Amino acid sequence: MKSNHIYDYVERLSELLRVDSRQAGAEFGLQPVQLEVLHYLSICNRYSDTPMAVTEYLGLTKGTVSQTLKVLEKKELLVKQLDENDKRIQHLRLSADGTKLLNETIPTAMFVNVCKVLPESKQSEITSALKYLLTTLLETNGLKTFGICSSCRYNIQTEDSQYYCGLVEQPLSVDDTKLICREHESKP
Amino acid sequence: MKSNHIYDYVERLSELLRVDSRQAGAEFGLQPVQLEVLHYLSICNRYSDTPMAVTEYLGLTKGTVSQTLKVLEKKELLVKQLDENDKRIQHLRLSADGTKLLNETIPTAMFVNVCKVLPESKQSEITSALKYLLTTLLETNGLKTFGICSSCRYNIQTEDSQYYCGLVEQPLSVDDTKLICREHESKP
DNA sequence: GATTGTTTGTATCGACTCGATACTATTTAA
DNA sequence: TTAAATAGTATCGAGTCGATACAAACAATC
Repeated sequence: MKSNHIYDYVERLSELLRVDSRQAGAEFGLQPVQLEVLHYLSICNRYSDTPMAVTEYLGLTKGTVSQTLKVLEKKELLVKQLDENDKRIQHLRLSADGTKLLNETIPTAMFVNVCKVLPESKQSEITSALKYLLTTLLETNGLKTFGICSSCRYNIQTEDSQYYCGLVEQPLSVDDTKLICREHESKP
Repeated sequence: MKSNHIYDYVERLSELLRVDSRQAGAEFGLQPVQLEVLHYLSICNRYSDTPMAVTEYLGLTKGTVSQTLKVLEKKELLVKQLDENDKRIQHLRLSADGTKLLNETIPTAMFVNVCKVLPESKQSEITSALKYLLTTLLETNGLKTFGICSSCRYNIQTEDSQYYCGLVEQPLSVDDTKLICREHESKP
């Protein structure tokens, strides 16, 4: 039994986040997972706002996700919209209420508090360590990265310095490239 | 809506840990929380191995913890033992099976893999960033630290360089001081 | 075009989590 | 000695989650 401090700290942080997240959601009658879904929908691009993408991102089964989405739709926190080209696909969009709720709850109180106290330099130090850990974790274990377009191998810049995705073969706006994508693959 | 990258990364790590932990436990018919309880019991000291301490550590209600413990006891992964002085208190101890199971499952595969790849220097860099974040998080939000004795204000060294806890007024072995305690308070 | 297989999403069931509430037993304080 | 606090258990209901089965739309092949 080798002790693994990285594991220990991540587990502890995770436990604290769960508690905080449960409390944050409780005000609105939401469970931690439901908040996570809303959060994901607020940062994913238009090719990744489907139930299947949520399923992959959260590592649940599509049945479980389907139920969660039903609850969120009934609470009018998100809207479903059929894809024009592929009628199997539902696009999920946060409603105004959903966005408002999200802004009030995420990041949770604990993390807001901690960032008030931490000096900028410490914050960026921690951020880059976390980023490095996460990236390595995903790569080492062969998991989807769900990164943003600007770091993706499919993302190219055309002559007129516009962004373009070589996978879906569509132009991208600057805002587009800041959102996460289920097809993301790191640059080699 | 201010973006908070520290929150984002911790949330993501937390989601990945949940998935990995669920898979690790599934082999033995255990839920993530149940593994967390076993893990806690393997690193806490003899003043912190009670249901109430588990309750505080995991941030659940005592009712919930009581049920979880019942399951683990039925599976013979832990044993309960009445306190000699205070008959309300149950001490929880991992059984041999429990320890074995824990060693096989924690740290989970993902973290074992990542540590094989990361160079020592990177590991300690990440570890110290995580530690700093966790400590600040706990302090800022007025939460119990559950630290180890050697970093506790109650821990003193007697003339003959033995460790001694000023709170419970008991001597401590060297091994004792490496375990986490529910009464832990950071040195000023 | 019909057939087969794949993908997306839903529906249902059972095991389990978790909080809330109510309860017992023991210890401590007044 | 009585009242309050503390440790723990029991029970209930809402919700998570995986497994399974299913329908609908798309894709590939003949």
